[in-house]
Amino acid sequence: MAHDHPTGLAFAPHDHDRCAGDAMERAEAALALQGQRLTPVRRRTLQILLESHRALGAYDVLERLASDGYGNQPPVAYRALDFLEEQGLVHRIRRLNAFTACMHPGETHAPAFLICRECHAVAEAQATGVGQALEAAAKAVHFVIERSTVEALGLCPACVGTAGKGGEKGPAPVTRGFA
Amino acid sequence: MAHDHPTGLAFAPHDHDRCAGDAMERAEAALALQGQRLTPVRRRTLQILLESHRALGAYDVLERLASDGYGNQPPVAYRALDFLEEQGLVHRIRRLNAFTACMHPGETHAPAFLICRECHAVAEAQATGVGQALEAAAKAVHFVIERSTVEALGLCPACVGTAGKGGEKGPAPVTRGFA
DNA sequence: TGTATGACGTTACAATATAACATGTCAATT
DNA sequence: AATTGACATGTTATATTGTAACGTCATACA
Repeated sequence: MAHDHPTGLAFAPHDHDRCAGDAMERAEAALALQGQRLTPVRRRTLQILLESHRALGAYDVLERLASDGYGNQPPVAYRALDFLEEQGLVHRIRRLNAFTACMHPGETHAPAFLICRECHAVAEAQATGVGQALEAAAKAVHFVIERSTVEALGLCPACVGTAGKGGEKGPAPVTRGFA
Repeated sequence: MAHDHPTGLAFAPHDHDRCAGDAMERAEAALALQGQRLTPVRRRTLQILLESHRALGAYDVLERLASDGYGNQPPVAYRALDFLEEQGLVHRIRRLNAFTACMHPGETHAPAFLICRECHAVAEAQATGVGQALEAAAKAVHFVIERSTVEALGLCPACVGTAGKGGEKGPAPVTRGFA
């Protein structure tokens, strides 16, 4: 693999331009393999999500798309997001009714997410063990898993000191401009 | 503990009247311990959810409540459901935007759910291992988990033979009348 | 008896998501 | 070049899910 993308990257300082650029490159590669097209709306949608390690609501994405000259009706955003999710390039964060870019597309994975309730950063965790444990529990009752959702809400390392229970604003998540 | 409620119970034939009755009794006990009140709307809401091992949307619950003579505006259902969830008597199934009764209230647990996409049964799984694995992954990046969501979508034992991909209706989930 | 608290009811609205159909684009074929 | 088919996009309209805010009522307790 070209680069290393450790778990919890969203919580640590890093060269985000490169981080996002890599993800975009690999997304393109993954789509090419599947014979799928990364059209302008889709590409821009992915770019928007890659700008930060956060989850954005469909309407947030839509607003950005509209201001870039794309359509400004909900289906425009939902279609791009749904497509990207099907292709494994975007994950839906159900607790937030929101979407976040996949940090290691191409690789098969049943992702787990760590969501900071203070700064709203979202990290895609290395959680093979979680998937295995869930699979084992399912097997025990003869249930066949097709898709799984694993999300943890709490405090990221940067916010755990700063935020007692909710009051002062915590630090912003690690992210820099994209372009 | 009074009775045994194994994982995957929702998928197996069982004495559901007793299953639901037990859950209600334990819910009452748990609330009493906390000095919280099980008012008529709340009790009825829990009863409705206990009628089947499925998840019901807030508006489904509301409809039932209204036909029983309670208020018929969304906040009536949401308030009862939110209260019951806070007390750990009801769980929110985020994948379905729906709610299901807790099968072992009182005990601390970070529940995992197995959701059949065919018959829509929802089983609350014994998944201590899942919680531990998730906790370990979080610890590795110094993330502090406060609440977690673990849901698997797939096919229950009864539907796994019947349903190839989606077509003919699968069997109904194991459930009988409540009252 | 007054007063505080919490539960319930209602109005009104916000936020999220989808159905259905029209238009456009592009490439493969004729 | 014209035709066709597949798929992406744009738009209208509406469905579904969830909350804010305020008034009323009952209970419990000073």
